[in-house]
Amino acid sequence: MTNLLKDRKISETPFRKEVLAIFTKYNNAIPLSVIEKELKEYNRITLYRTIKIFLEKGIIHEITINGAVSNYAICKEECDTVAHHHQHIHFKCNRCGIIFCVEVDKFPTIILPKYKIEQLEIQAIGLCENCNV
Amino acid sequence: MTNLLKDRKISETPFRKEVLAIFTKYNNAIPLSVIEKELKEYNRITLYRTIKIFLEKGIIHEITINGAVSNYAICKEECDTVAHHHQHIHFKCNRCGIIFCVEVDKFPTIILPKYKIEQLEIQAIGLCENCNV
DNA sequence: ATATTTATTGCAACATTGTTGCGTTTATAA
DNA sequence: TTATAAACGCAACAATGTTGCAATAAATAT
Ligand SMILES: [Mn+2]
Ligand SMILES: [Mn+2]
Ligand SMILES: [Zn+2]
Ligand SMILES: [Zn+2]
Repeated sequence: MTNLLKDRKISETPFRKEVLAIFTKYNNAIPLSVIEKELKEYNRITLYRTIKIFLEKGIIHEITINGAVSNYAICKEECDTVAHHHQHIHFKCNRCGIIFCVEVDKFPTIILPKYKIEQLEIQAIGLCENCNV
Repeated sequence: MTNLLKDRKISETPFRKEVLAIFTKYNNAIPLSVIEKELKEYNRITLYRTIKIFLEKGIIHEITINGAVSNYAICKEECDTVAHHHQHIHFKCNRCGIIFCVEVDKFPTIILPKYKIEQLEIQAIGLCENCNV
């Protein structure tokens, strides 16, 4: 794996590496509360700023599903400073509450006459692999 | 049009009627700030509680698109106290910023092996009818 | 119509979440 | 190693949302 921080031309600080390590450790999206629990000690403001710059630099993406707090996940695709380019869906499990980034074979296309669609974001809610027994 | 408040068995108060009137006046989704501007005078807490009960009773639905504040729109479909049942997509215009509920001919279906999808929420971002010149 | 019951409202107080300016510290580059 | 640029931590603030409770208004039953 390449160095995400150097790639995006932002300073490689101990705190940023720590937060990044948490993201890579999880293979699903996580809310701030999980990051806070994982960090032994941290500064709230620095954490906010870290999330913000990770979002701006295309290191992570934000997932907001109705009612739930924002979740964040590493960008696996080639997102950059300019934009995020995702072709996966966001799945929220009704039982365990976890939000997953799930790849699909054929990402749907929608055509709306008169509208110009530049980006599609698809959220699914139901039961995840683990909970769908 | 039937009486949404009586139908959902909640008290018909002047304030609720006023808020409901604002929702019906707009034919797109609106954030709290728009409601606040439309109301001559109001109590912040009562407004929050009104939005909350409207959501619970299936009178309005919430739309949260990444980055933007929550928007709310009247439920045109038969939503009830139990759940919302929408088959339309949520479109956010990059130029005017307005969020629209847009009906589509064929609402996409997604199949994820192992996952059980109970609900799909589709958000599109681009240029709306008015801005797509 | 009036009284009784039940639900809503408004206030105060608080909780959570996110932001900004600024001096200090740390990382990067010369 | 020094100079420069960026990140950090503190304090202070702003925005957003919640809760208990007494006053008030709406719905319901006389
Ligand atoms: Mn994702
Ligand atoms: Mn809608
Ligand atoms: Zn699950
Ligand atoms: Zn527009």
